Amino acid sequence: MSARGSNPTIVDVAREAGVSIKTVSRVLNHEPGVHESTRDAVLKVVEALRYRPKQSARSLAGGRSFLIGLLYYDPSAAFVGSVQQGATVRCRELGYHLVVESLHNDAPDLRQQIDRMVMALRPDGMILTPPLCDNPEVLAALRESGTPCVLMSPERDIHGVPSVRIDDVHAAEEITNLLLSLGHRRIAFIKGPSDQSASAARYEGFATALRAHDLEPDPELIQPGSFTFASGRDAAHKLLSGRQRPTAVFASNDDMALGVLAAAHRLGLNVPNDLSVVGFDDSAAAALVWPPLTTVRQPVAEMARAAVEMLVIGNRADQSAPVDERDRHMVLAHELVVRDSTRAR
Amino acid sequence: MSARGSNPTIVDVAREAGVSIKTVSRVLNHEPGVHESTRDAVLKVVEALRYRPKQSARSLAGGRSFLIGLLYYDPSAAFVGSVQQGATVRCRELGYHLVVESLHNDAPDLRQQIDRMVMALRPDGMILTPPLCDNPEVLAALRESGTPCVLMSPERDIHGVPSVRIDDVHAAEEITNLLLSLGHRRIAFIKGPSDQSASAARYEGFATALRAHDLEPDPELIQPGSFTFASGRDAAHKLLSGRQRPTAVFASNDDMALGVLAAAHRLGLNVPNDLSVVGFDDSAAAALVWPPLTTVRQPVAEMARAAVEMLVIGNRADQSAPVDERDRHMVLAHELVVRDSTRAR
DNA sequence: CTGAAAGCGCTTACAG
DNA sequence: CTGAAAGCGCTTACAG
Repeated sequence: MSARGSNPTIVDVAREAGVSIKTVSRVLNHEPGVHESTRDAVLKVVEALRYRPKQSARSLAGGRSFLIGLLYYDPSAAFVGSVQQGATVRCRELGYHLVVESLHNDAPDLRQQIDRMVMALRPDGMILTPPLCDNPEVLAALRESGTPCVLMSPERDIHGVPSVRIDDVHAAEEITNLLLSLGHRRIAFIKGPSDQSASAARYEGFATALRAHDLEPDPELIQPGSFTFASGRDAAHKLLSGRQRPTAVFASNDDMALGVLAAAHRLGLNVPNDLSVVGFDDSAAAALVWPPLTTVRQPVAEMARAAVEMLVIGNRADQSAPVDERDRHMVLAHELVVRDSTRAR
Repeated sequence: MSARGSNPTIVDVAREAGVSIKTVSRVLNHEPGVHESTRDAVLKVVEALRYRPKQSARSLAGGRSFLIGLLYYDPSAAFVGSVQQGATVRCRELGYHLVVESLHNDAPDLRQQIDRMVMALRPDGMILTPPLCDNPEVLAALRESGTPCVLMSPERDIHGVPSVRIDDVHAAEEITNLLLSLGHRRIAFIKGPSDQSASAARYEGFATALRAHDLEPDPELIQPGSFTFASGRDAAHKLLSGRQRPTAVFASNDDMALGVLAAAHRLGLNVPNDLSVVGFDDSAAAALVWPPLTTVRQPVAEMARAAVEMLVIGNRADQSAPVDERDRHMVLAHELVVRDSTRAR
């Protein structure tokens, strides 16, 4: 019984229940048109035998793999961890499984790696995280293979390709407004890398908020960054040792904001008394550092759940039914998380 | 050509190469006994058609799924992220794929969730991370299903079940020795949760090092913790507001050490001048906080690679060949990472 | 060194 | 509401 490989098959269930395997299949797939008593009888046997349909057989016969792929680049990023968590849970609820693949955005054999995964596994859908979701090569490979995709926070929406995001522009505007409302006027901004879409969006929100207060972004207070701790620290070092120090710094992600905290600390500046600092992401570390960081929380797990649903439902749905393009692009609500790294000046 | 589902099959390759499908299969599986010219011809067609065998068909016919499962509990833990990274890379190199599943260690339907995954996917092997690798229910479910497992840093080795770990006792001893060599004598210790095996091992190493210096662990300087930031902060608060403050704190993981840093900061204590702090894990945050944390690095990615290899090679190997029990339990080398949170007193 | 046949465990048309 | 047949795309014995 418990030996490897000797598991019950659909034939065993059918025999035991006194029906054909087709009927067992119907019950298992929740197909309509099965008498309730028949259904109950089958289910009882399924339970007794602890029968579970074998995925490889279903996949081979039915053309669906019940596998969702998650493609990501930086495994240490808090964003990816939350995406994965949300996605595995929703997959389990829907009877799917999550296969993960870590890819380098600039790997020479990127195309091949994707082809290999797609052709071997035939996942029913693929979730792409930044910056892979903005990589034309990746998108082309997936499109050609016919694999349905959902893009998480892509740079720009692509017609016909579903996406889930928050409104980065608005969120950045809001957190800038928070600083402005605290009386800050000399607000520095540390940008993200130009190959990540969120970078431009967050800067845009920052600039918009300033202009609404009749302020212009000061070029001397704008520094480039690359979403890493070190780049944030270095940018902050420049900003804080300049002639006219800013009273607040908006680092466009949390990792860089942590770098700002470290630089301030080293320069003997007290946060938030001498300097207010805000980040973006609400990473795990944001709540753990001292002082805890004011930031923007993306509902990443919820975004991932939504992505899985779009893939699975879209797979089930009547393909002929036209989908409203607007329904393909979801924008979920973000949340301002005000902690102790900001203070009125 | 590029439409979904119209991919080439082994029959197409065989026809094009002028051989039987069996020969194509032999070439693809690196089976011996194929003439070189035949092999080359087949490979050429495979390349031209961009043929990849379909996993579900291989799995159904051959009984191997080319899937490795990763079971984990806390997705935010740095440990899990590194395990996953190391495992996906090695899987790809070996032609396997990684399926991830997040489980609650105390979920009432844990058994069912595992059964579902195992019966549906039939993974060729499973990697278990703490605390799941110490959960008898999990181990029993997997044993009964006949799924080969590798335990990552389990509490204790189980005969016949491969494991990979570092020597927690030794590592804790070494980092304690570092503090002792810096002149610290009043060293506090914050324990991990009792359901995680590393907790006891690290404490043992700590106590052993003290005793080697003719010191006895002082009960007043030993605090319980749960491997979380908050528990470390609270434990440190008690330790540091006591009558006789310790001059150093050994938090048995990094998350708790970050809590110690926060507590010290709040109490106006300068680390490392007033207090030395060490952690364990070398989490991503350990290098990012101020001051950067002295800690122990586990070669987690390497451990994960080794785990994948044991699973894949073990699967291939001649089952009749007896495996030396000692070869089943790998102990990889850790590394002391000395940063700025420690100073001589 | 190579191949024809059977079969893995399901689902998809197609009947009734 | 239910079933018998065919087939998904491979690998495993078994021959030669």
